[in-house]
Amino acid sequence: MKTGNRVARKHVGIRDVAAAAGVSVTTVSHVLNDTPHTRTSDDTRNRVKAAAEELGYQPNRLARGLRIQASGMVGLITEEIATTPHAGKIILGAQEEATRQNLMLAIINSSLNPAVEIDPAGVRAFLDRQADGVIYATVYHDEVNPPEEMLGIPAVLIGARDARGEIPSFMPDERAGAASIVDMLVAAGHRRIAFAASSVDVPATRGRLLGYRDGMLAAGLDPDQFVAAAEGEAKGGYEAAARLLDVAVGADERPTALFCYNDRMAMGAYRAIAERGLTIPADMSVVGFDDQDPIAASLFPPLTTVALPHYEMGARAVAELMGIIESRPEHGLLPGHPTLLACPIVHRDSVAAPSPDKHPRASTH
Amino acid sequence: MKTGNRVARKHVGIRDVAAAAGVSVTTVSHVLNDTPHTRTSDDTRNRVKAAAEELGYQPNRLARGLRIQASGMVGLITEEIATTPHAGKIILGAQEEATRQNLMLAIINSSLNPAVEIDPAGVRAFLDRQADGVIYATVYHDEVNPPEEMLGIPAVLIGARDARGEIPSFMPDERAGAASIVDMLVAAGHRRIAFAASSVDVPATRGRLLGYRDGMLAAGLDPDQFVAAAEGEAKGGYEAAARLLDVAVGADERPTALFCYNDRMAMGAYRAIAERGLTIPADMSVVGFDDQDPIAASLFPPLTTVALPHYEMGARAVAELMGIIESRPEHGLLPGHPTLLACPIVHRDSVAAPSPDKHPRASTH
DNA sequence: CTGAAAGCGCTTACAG
DNA sequence: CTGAAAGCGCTTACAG
Repeated sequence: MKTGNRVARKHVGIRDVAAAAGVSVTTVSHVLNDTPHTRTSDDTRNRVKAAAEELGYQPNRLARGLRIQASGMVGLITEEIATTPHAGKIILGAQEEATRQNLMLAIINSSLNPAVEIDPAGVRAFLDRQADGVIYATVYHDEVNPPEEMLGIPAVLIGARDARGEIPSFMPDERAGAASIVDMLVAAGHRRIAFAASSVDVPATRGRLLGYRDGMLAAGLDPDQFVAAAEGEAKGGYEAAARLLDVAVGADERPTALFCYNDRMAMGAYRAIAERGLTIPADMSVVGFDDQDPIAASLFPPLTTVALPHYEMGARAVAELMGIIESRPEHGLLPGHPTLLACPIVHRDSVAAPSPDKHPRASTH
Repeated sequence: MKTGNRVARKHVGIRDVAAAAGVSVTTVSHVLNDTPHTRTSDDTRNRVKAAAEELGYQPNRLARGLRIQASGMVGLITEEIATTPHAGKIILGAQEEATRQNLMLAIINSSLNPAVEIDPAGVRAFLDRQADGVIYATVYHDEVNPPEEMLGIPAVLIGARDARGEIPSFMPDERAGAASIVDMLVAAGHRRIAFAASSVDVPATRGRLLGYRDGMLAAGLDPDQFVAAAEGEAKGGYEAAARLLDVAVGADERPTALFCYNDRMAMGAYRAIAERGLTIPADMSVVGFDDQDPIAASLFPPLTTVALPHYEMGARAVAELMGIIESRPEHGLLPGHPTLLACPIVHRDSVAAPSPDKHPRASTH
C-alpha cells in the first residue's frame, strides 16, 4: 500500500499512456498529435486514445515547448493601458483570439510612458520567458520607436505605427469615424454642426478634427464656423459648449448639433446645455467619441457616440502575430502600413432632427 | 564565413557559457543561480559571470521549468471582469506583484457567469500549461463553489469566498467602507443623511446598506428614515434622489447629505438635485461608492466616494498564491476566512458642512 | 571547489 | 504501421 499509493496521484505522462495502451511513446505522440505523414492502424489509435482518456493524460506543454522550441505563449505589453478605462477590451480581444489560436496570453504593464520610445524591459521579460511573439499596445500615439529587441522577433503594435516601418500595427480609424458621425448628423437634417475640439495635441485630436472637417466639407458646410477647443475632459466640454452656444443667442443661428471630441466632454456639454434651458435632443443633438463606459450609457439621455475598436485591435493583433509566427502574414499585410480599423457609431438617444418649426424665423431669413 | 555566421545568431545556451568560461555547465548553473550549499572560487565565479554577460546569456525558462517542475507562471481567470470598468486594476495589481515575485502572469477571461459555480475550463487551461497556481476573480459574489480542479492546486479567490472554506480569498470590506463614509459625513456636521440604496440583491447591496446603518446607529441617528432603493444605475439614482428630496419639501426636514450606493447612482442624483435648484455641496452633500473612473472625477463637482481595493486585491492574491506555492501561507491566513480589504474614502469636492444659516428656521424648531 | 551524468516529458528523424 | 533513441536546455544529486 505504501509503495502503491505513493505514486497514485503522480502526474501521468506519455509513458504511462504508452504502457497502458501497450505501444511506444512514439506511437502515442503520433496519434495524439495527428502527426502528418504518419499512418497508424485504427486499432492502435483507438487503444491509445482510450488509454489517454482513461488516465486523464494532459501533455506537458513545457516539455513540448522545450522540444519544439515554441512556448505557445505570446506576450501583451500594455502601456499604462491596464488602468485606462475600457482598454480592458484590448486585453479581452487578445485573450480570446489567443485561446482560439491555442495560445496562452501573458501580460505585462509598462509603467514607463515613453511617448515615442518603447520600454524594452517588458519585451525582454517576455523573451526570457520564451514568448513566441510580442504585442505592444500604447495609448494612442502616432509613431513609436520600438526597441531593438522587438525587431528580430514576431511583433505587432496596437495604437501606434512603427517609425521604422518594420512592425505591423493596428490603429483606430478616428478620422473616418468622426466623418461618419457628422454624415449621420447631416443625414438627420442638421446643417449647423458644432465641434467641441480637444486642445491637447495628440493624434486623436488631429484625426477627429480632420474627420469633422471631412464630413462638413462633404456636405458643403463651413468647417470653421462652429469650432471651439478646450481640455478634453468634462470641464473642457462644459466650457467649449458654453462658448459655442453663446456666440449666437438666437435659436436660428445657434448650432443644432454638437459633436464632442470625446464622451467626457459630452458629459460637460450636457450640463452647459441644460443650464441654458435647452433639451437634448429636442433642442440640441449631441454626439461624442469613445463610447466610454459608463458615461455614454449613463447620461440623460444616453449618448450617441462612436466606439473605438478595442476588442478588434486586440484580436487582430494576435491573429496577425500568429500569422507572423507561422510566417504567413495575414492578408499580406504590409509592415509599416498600419491597418486602420473602423470606429462604428453606437446609436443611442441624443440625436434627433433639428426642429425648425419651433423657430419659424429661421425659414424667413 | 558561411559556417561561422550560420550559428552566430543562434541562441546561446548554458553550454556556450561553460565553454567560454572554461568550466562545466554544472558550475555555470551554480554560480548563476547562487545554488545554496555550494562553494565556488571567486575567480571561477567572475569568469562565469563575465562569460554570461559577454554572450548575453539568458537561461531558457522552459527548460528550467521542465527540470524543476515549476513553470514560473500563474494564471488569473477573470470572470467577465476584463470588460468591467476599472477591474483592469485587479489585473494591474496582480501583474505587478507577479513581476515582483519573478512570476509571469497569464490571463483568461471566463465567458461563463456562473454566479455560484466556477467555470472549470479556465482552470484546466492553466493546468495544461503547467501554471504553478491559479487566481479566480469574480464580480463580487458572496460564496462560490470552486470546481474540483482548483482544490488540489495552489489557488486563491478574489471577490468571493469559497463555500467549502478551503481556498483563501480577498474581498473588499464594503460594510466598513460604507460605515466610514457616513462617519465622515457625521463628523462634517450632518444629521439627516439619506441613503440611495440598490434594489438588486447582490452582496454589495447588503454590505453597503449594513455599513450605512452601522454609521447611522453609531451616531445615534435613525437608520430607516431616509432610505430609498432603486436600480443601481444613473437612472435609479435620479429616481431615488427625487424621492428622498421630495418627501419633505422644507429645507429643515430635507436630508443635508446623500450617500449613493454607487457612483453611477450619484451621477443621476446630481441631476435630480440640480433640477430642484439645489447646489452641491452647499445645499446638499453627496457621496458615492466605487470611485468609478471616469465618473467620480468628471462630475461637477468632483465626487467624494469610497474606492474599491482592486489593485490591492490583485496584488495580495498573487502574494498569497506565491506563499501557498512555496507552502508558507502568508501571515498564517486561514482558508475559508476571507481577508477583507479596506475601502478607502477618496475625498473630492462634493461634501461640505450643512448650512443651517441659510435656513434659520431649523434652529428655532 | 568542480564536473560527469542522469533526467524533467516531450517530439522527431530514422530504421525496420 | 511501429519503435528505439537522440535531444530540446536546463538542474541536481553524487562523486571526486
